[in-house]
Amino acid sequence: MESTKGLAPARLRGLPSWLLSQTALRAQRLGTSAFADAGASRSQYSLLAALEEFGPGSQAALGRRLGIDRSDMVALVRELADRKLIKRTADPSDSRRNVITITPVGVRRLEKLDGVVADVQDALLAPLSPRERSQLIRLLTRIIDRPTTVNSD
Amino acid sequence: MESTKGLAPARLRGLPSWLLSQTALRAQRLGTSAFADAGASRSQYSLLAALEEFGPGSQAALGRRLGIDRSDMVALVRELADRKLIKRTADPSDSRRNVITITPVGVRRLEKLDGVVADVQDALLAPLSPRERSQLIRLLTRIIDRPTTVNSD
DNA sequence: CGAATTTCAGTGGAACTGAAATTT
DNA sequence: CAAATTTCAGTTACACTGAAATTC
Repeated sequence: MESTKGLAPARLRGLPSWLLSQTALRAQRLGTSAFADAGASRSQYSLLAALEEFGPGSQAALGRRLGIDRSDMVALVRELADRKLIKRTADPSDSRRNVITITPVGVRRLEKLDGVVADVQDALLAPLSPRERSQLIRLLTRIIDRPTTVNSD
Repeated sequence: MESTKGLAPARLRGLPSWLLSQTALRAQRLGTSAFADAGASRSQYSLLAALEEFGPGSQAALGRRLGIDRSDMVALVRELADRKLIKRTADPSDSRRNVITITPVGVRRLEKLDGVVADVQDALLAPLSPRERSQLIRLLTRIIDRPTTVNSD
């Protein structure tokens, strides 16, 4: 044998960017597999959530909200449209656009996936108290809400 | 126009797993580009850090410490060995193994990269006070330090 | 005209899988 | 024999780029 597991080097253990990568990786593994069991994916859930909350919109606008690339939106929309969870119609006021609308089936699907999502959060945040979970959400939100500027430019 | 930017749906904004993915993505973009400017990569930094802190070790043991796949270690080790930042020698006591050792050049390289890393943290955590940064590190460390178990199995 | 939208084709880094060859 | 190590070949999910066709 040679060290059964061992911890990561101190240089990395104290590094926010490294800790974020590791925790996000775990979150993604949990989420991807839980969604896969439910026959869905993380980006599908995101798109359904946006449509349910904000109503119909163009692919480009939805992609902007979700941080999903224009190019990836094409495949995502096609997949969900094939499954009748969303509807794609021409925009009469601007014929460059598709207007994407969530269907009643899509809404039910979304609500079902809410349960999957909740389970994932619980598994991921098991070591944290409710108060600590709120703290974490607050801190991460603060980081997200400001565009990152690099000082050395 | 149709909504210049807009926020993500509430379902996602309050979701730790989503917030972690988004912040980690930003951290990775910052880190990857900063390392690229310095002619390195995040995994290279990780490997050098592990070797400097723990001394020589086999590829498998190092990979375990860093959470890097056995398969990815092969390419990583070859790259750093080609650049003379690490040395790969046969293990006399177990000829299945390579023993990886950091070179003096590698140590200097690592220390140079420490500066790059510090800049990335500052850019990423700009919105947070020193106290909040420590809080974030503490919370993320708590998540990392326990293996995730899924309750629904 | 420039700018925005959708689409396609393809790239690149990263995590991961399966299997072979070797050695313990 | 089973288990560990290194290596190779290939896959998958994901973010992203470049460019075309269309429309505003």
